[in-house]
Amino acid sequence: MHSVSEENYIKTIYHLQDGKNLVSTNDIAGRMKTKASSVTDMLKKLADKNLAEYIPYKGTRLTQNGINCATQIIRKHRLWEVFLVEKLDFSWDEVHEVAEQLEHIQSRKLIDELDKLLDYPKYDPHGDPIPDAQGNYEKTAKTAISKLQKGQSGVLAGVHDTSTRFLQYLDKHQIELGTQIQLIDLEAFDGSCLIKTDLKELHISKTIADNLYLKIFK
Amino acid sequence: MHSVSEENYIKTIYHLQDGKNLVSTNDIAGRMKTKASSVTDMLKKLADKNLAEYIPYKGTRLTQNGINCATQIIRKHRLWEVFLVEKLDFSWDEVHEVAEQLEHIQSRKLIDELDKLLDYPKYDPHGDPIPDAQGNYEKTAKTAISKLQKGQSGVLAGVHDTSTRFLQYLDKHQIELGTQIQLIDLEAFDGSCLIKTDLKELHISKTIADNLYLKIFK
DNA sequence: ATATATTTTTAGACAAGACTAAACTTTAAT
DNA sequence: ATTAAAGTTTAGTCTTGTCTAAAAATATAT
Repeated sequence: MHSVSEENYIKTIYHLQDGKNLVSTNDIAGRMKTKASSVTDMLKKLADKNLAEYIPYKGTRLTQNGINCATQIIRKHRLWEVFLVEKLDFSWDEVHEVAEQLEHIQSRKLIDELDKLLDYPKYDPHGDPIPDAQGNYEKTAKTAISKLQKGQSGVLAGVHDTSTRFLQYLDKHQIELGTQIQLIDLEAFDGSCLIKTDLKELHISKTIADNLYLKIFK
Repeated sequence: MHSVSEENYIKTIYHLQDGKNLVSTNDIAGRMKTKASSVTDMLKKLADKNLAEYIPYKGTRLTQNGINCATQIIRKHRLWEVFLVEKLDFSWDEVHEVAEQLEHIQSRKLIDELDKLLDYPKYDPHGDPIPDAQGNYEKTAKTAISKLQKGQSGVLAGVHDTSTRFLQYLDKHQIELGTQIQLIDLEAFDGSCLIKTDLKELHISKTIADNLYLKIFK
């Protein structure tokens, strides 16, 4: 099959893709905490293996092949997360690191039997949908924070503005994709909001609230 | 922690050690399907990390450090095997390959919780004892085939004669450490035996029966 | 005891995946 | 439109773990 490293790149590209036409080298490097030059090398390799289309200086996108591969990795990751929480008494914030390792175990039977053991769950402990064996899953709608009702919460699933300035702002406030966010208060006057993460409360402008897309918890 | 490759060497040395004073480079290479030169490189590395003592041209043995590491890997391997058989409906001959992958997952909590989920099993599906969290486990007694009662069966756990000739004989008949063997018939006249593996029946001389040590199933 | 065979180590090469520094493209700004 | 800034790629190096071929050490056989 594919190496662990290849799988991690595929997964990252898949998550960054969403909506966008092409994913940039730098975005991948940023998310994987590696250097752009390493990413370039890997993109060529993924293109050789027909897992991604790579257009130099422009960016990359997964092929159907790559997408299938990504959804299977995500299926495994999320099923293992359910297993850890349901069967091994992990809390929802402890599962990610271990699931990152378990998602690379290669065995079709293992994952299908795990699915059965867990009684075919539809969502992982963070509310993300779990792809079935064919790779199909319910695409959860995403909503800008500025469109939420007071009290609603969800998980950061995307950003509209991808400028360094903005992303650095998020970094500074320890907000990243996957961060759980609740809308505490919405100021009608200027559209600014008070939001709460598991780490702290934060006042953000309408501009920022428009740029943060959440997956809403059911 | 240690790399997957290091862990595999440690595990192999541990299994080959048993009784013997030193494990030879070639034995390790043979069991790991790698070349002796690769083994030499790794032995130096393990010695640097204080996981093994390495005496050039003579052989190697694990330090207490290395032994602790080995028993933890074995604990993980065997617990995962129980999990696969008990919870995921694997049969006992399907588990090894997957457990080889799972044994390298790093998470103390994961393995302790798994142990709890399985209700602290003492043996894996092949009858091998499972070390506890402290690394202690019941050392199963080993018995030469020539000492068995008709009908008893067990798993090949060691050989007395380690000559190439003898080991090549075992290779030829697809018998290796871990092979399941049952004593079908014992000839009183010359001490020769008829034994059965999962692959075939085989008539062996007393000399050979004296040299094959089994772990007996309870 | 010496020659031969076997085992082990060394030396040098390679692939995967990462990095730095320099060169090259593209984008943004005047 | 030209220049500056930002993003991307290339070239060359490094580490881990592997290999082959040759050299060295040990074991075996006459």
